[in-house]
Amino acid sequence: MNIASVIVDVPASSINQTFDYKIPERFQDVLESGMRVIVPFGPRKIMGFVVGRKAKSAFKGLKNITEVLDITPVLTPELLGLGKWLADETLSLYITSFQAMLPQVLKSQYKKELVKMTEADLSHELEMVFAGRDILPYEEFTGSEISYYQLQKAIHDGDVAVNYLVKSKITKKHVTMIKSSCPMHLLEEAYNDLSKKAKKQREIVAFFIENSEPVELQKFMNEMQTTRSTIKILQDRKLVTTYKVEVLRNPYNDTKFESTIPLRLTDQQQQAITPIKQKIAANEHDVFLVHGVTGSGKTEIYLQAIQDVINKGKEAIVLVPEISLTPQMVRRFKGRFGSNVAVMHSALSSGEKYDEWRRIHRKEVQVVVGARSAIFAPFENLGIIIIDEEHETSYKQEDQPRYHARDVAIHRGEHHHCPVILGSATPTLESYARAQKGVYQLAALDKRTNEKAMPKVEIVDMRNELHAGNRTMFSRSLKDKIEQSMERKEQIVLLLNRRGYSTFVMCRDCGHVKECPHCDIALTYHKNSNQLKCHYCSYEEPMPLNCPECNSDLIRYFGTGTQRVEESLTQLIPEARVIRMDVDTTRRKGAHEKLLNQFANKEADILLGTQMIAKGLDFENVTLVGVLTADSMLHLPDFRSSEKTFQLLTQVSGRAGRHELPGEVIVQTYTPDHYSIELASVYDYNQFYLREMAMRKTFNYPPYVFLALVTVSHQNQIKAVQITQKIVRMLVNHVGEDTVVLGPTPSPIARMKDRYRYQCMVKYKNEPKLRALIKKIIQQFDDEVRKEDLLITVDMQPYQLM
DNA sequence: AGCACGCCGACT
DNA sequence: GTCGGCGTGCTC
Repeated sequence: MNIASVIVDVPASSINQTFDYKIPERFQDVLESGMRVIVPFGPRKIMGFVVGRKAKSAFKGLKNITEVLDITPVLTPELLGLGKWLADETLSLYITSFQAMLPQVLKSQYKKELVKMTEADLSHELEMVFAGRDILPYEEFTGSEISYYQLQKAIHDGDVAVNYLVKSKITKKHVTMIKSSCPMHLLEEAYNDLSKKAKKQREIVAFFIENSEPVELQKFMNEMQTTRSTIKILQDRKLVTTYKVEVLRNPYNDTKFESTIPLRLTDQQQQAITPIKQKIAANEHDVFLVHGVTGSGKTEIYLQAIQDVINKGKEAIVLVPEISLTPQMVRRFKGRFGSNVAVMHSALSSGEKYDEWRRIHRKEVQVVVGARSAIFAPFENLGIIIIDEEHETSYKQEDQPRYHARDVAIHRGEHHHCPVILGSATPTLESYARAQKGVYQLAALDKRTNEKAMPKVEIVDMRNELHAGNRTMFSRSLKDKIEQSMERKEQIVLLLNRRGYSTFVMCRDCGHVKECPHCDIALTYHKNSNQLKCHYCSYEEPMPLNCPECNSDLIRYFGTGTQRVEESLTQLIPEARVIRMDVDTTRRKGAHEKLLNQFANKEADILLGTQMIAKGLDFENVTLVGVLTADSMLHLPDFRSSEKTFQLLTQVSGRAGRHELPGEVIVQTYTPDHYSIELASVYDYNQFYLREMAMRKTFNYPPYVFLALVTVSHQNQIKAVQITQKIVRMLVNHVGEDTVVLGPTPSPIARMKDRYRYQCMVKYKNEPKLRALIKKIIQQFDDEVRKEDLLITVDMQPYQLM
């Protein structure tokens, strides 16, 4: 078994296979599957994952593994298998799949350097760049004006060699410790020898006579009121030593978490948790859909189920959507399970993420709470997987591997024979349909734990406002209610559903709209920099003073960004104190939390924001929620737009009156009779489900069919269409009769970064060979992909049709 | 992907 | 002869 099969870090379809390497003697006892290694690959050295060991290889002339990077495997056998499954399922490369399961810092970086191999002088120019050094970073050569030919000659003559390096991104955090470094009697001797004047030194020596344990140097110096210089003297006299130890960064170290005890469950909660507990006890897999209205106490069910799992010595994964991974959320879990919880969150630095990952890897915790990628936590004894807010679109990864965390969760749940819990107030139609069919177990919680009614929702028809001469974005009713709330010193949350609208720039004279020169999309106006920006390719230009078409100076920005709304709000109600939350004000680390704290401390009356304020926030003083444009999402080219609208309205309504004070919701819309708005206002999920299912059936959309989306992009529009056309034809020829193949259709954003994008959609019910078929078809374009900069991407079960 | 190799054409 | 620009094929 002295040969290792390795998946190598080269993301190309022709390399998507294992390569065999000999295991040198010195690694034979230590090398296991799942470890990262450095291997020679052509002239280079690159990283790879060992996926297996064997005694024989069909390949002649194996090379040796150069280096082993891990002491224990970073991928467990289960994760190796999961990675392979994931790659096959999403039509991704094995290496891409493996990398997605690990923290970013475990990715390797590659460098080249030139080494001078001769004592003699190189050519004049080469000597100039080497500048007396023997080793030259390759970029310095590239940055110089010297011809590659010259270097080639020097390499050929053996005067210069190229060194290929694999660098690690890992940075570890260290603290300096101090301890006594001589036997007790010597310390006591030294203490007596010290002059009476050396007060600090005596104190320190006295401390170490009392205390033989090492202590953290920084804390020690603070407590002793001393500095390095004093320590240095004792160090030189060999009485104490300092040394560094590695510590794991702990992002929540300085936060105190009040510990909580299990709450008494309501009858409904009890009914929901009982079958889950049974499955945990029996070590059986099953999927539960917990359909619970906001405030029905889903989290408490999660917490108590996890407690069972911990008691069995097993582990738990809890997924929460990125934006609701707030300190509030973390507090609930850390409050119950203390330091037994790791948190995986995109706001952590890459070093912090790595350290949280290692706490899992080293089995120092039993619970991980995290966003999508936490589903790959390297636990080996999983007892439960929970996906909160199951309907959230952020569980679908939008780049390779395009996986849905729910599918991965169920796959892992089957492997570990443990239950998977999906929780939501507004489940996806897919999940609810499966629960209806009995594929998932349904648990309904339709009562709030505090027995409070859901806040009353008033729908305001904005067309009537216009007719009545109100041209602002605030209906008279909303304005009145805001003022009343403010008088009562209560707080208000205003949601601007920005998607679909943004501040674009248009000329009032000729109607010209400023578009991105590289994408088919209007540029967005950013007030604080006075710039126009493209949200897809990061193109920027200053806001023009005159229209580039007709030179009119009546060029203005339109649409309703949060900035605009804030302005007109303060115009309308000057005394209102407003906190605005959107991507611009929350970009900085910790800004999100800071703004929410301000609001919680009642430093503002109104919290105005985008989607991000719709979820998970819980402020007791909020009694009014206003949705400014409920229908802005409805008109997007997306078959899920009604579902998303319903979900958003239901969620944001849940923000009002969560505690003692009764809540009220005002929904402004131009389409008041749309069923998603009407039914959300009366909290009728079941009716919505029926209506929407009928819709999906009529138009042949999930959950009645599965989707696969192939997108082709190329600089040349005709080329993009032609290739898509070919793909469509090949698909049509090989799929079953019930399967529909659509296209070529321009992608909703038909041009992005100077590339035209066309797509082909497959709608199918049962097509077991579809993945293999698409794979085969794409392979036929491999040559063009390489040579002509053609791009073909496949998304199995797309969430966004962009 | 990223690299070497080899062929070709342009330039001195 | 000298130099640089692609196209091609390979990587255990």
